[in-house]
Amino acid sequence: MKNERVTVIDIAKAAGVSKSTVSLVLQGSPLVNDGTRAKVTAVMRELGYVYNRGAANLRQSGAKSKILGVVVNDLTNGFFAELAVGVDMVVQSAGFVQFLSNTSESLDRQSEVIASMREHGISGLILSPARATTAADLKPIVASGIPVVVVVRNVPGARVSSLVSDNQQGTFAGVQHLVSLGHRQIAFLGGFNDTAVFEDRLHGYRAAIAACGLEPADALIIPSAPSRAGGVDAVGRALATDIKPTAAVCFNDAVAFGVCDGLRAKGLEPGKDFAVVGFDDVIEAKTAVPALTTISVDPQAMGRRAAQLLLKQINAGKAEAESIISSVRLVVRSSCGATDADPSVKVETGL
Amino acid sequence: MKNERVTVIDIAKAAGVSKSTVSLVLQGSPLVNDGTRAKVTAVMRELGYVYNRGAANLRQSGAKSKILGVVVNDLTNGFFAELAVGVDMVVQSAGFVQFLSNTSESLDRQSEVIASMREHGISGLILSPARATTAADLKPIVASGIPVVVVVRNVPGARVSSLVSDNQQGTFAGVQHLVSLGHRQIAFLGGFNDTAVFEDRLHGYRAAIAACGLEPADALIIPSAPSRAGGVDAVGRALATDIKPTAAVCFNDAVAFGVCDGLRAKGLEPGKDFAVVGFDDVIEAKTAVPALTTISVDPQAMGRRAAQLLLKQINAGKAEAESIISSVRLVVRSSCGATDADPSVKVETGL
DNA sequence: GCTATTAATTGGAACGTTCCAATTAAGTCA
DNA sequence: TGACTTAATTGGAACGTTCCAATTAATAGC
Repeated sequence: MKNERVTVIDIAKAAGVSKSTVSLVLQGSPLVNDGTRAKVTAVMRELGYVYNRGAANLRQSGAKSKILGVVVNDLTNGFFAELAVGVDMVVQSAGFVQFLSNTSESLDRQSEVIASMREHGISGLILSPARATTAADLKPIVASGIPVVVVVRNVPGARVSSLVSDNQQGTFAGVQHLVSLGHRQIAFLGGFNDTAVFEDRLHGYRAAIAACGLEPADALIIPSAPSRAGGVDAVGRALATDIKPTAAVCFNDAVAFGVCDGLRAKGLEPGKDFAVVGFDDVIEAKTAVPALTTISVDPQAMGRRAAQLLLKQINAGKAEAESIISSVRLVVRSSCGATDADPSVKVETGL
Repeated sequence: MKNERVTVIDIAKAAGVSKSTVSLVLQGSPLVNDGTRAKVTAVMRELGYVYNRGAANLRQSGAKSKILGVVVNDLTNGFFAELAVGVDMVVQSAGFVQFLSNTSESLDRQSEVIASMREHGISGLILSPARATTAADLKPIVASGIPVVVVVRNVPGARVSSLVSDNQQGTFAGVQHLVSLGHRQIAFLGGFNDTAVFEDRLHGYRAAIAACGLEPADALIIPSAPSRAGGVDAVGRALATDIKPTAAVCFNDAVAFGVCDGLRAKGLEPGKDFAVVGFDDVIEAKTAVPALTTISVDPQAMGRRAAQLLLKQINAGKAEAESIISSVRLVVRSSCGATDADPSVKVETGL
């Protein structure tokens, strides 16, 4: 019956050794004779043995799986796909496998996937929280001692490590740059206004408006879904205001791409008729036309960093929660209309 | 010690019942008195009990986890993110959780993540294979009886269910449409030429070129990475040929977006100066400017269908491998230059 | 050949949970 | 009150693997 699970008992019988010897081979123990090891290994291959991690974890002292959970709030945003790719680069070489789950901004779904991951004994969790996630939502996993790293969106009050970008500095630098290009009516487009990331990025925008002596205008702050479609929507509304902005700092790159789409739909050329600055520096920012001026978070680097932080905690057994604010960089490309700007010139804004 | 695992023994002691009663409560058995059930449930909540799925699977007859593995070859392509979202819609309501892993086209990584998923006892697998995957690579999991559904890329000879789009019909219809708009020099851009999907889509392209009495030109078949950046590259090379194509059917939407980018970079306007047809109909196809004419696969619908097919097999215990060729539709929008085309008119090309 | 040491292998119990037969408790009826 | 039936709970063994002390095998030295 090919569907019956092959166990160490089956391997032991077929190889003419004890189950304990099979276990030693599985553990790569030096206590096994090479000939015996080769025989057992061959039998495992022949019989198609598949390790039962759940059984092993039961007996193994301090056992943990080689799985790291990664939970993101919106997988259709390329930023999170790239974040996951960055995580994979680091965890792979540490012998871990990433299991990625998407919550589509649902708190219920988030709880469900985290619970399922815990049932299976994940060694750690990287979480980009769904909207409205509070410290209370994270309390059970925190109490369990499983290392958690929160990325992108902070969860105030949660005793977990966090890695977020320097949102305020980023939008501050974006506005400053647009002002240096001569813009005076600058919009802030996109983002769900009930998230900490939105507040931070808006705060930096406002601070720069004030620091540059410009008149703040609430009509130029237009929230929308943080997606490409949301960007089309937001720029349409911005252009319908009496103020007539000539430039915008966008909540993220997806919104910025949508803003460029929305401008073209109105016969305007992004970069020439309207200056666009994004936030993230996803892969497509460089290849888009016009190439996107953006605040570079570099999602893959962020993923790598989050993974390193998590592995550090796993290896330390238990560590103090660390809060890291990842520096960001203004990357000047064509979309802001800096036609004589050298795209390779990068203005450092962080540490 | 808050990090010690809470077990059914601990719950039993704290609730003043036996471990068997705790187990019955966990199983939702009707054999337990309501008062006892409430007491045990309360103690579980207080002590933060987390089920040990690995232990349960050990004893439980025919036990399988509530996890479905989903393995994709390129998560940075929005198509796969949407596929995963579609899978989630279906598996969620069936009480399953999707664990998604990305192989970045690596066969080694693919084997590793599949092995890890099997260790943890997945109930089924949806796989978009990495390049060069053969039936031999799938033989072990097939032999184990775990239900597998291969999507997007077929693996000839593998005795698994598959769900692929009607690639030949799709590109055939795309070329026909461009011919009906008056184009005679039509390129085929993008895709890795060592994949079955590429062969199918190219075959449809060639068949339509022949059926419309056009002169085939190998110089107009330009493979590239199936990404946006690959599209920029491919259209650059197409425009550098002596033939000077006026239109292209693209391997997928990501390539098509890149082709539009590449046209703009050369001062050409997609839809007006050059007709572009994509393949997939990802979310962004509709909102892009120009809105993308494309062969609609609808990745979310595909994900839903794959999940339904997999759940059907799981619930049937064992089923015959099914091969489904999902019909595709030509969706005419602006990128092909059909300026008087009504975007809501959809030309049905499938069953 | 005998003794001591090292190498290799083994048997039994543990891990958390489930299952099932056995036991106990509760309710009903005469 | 006792007998019978139903409801509720329980104890022990099983599941696949690991760990560790015990046992066996092999080797070296005299």
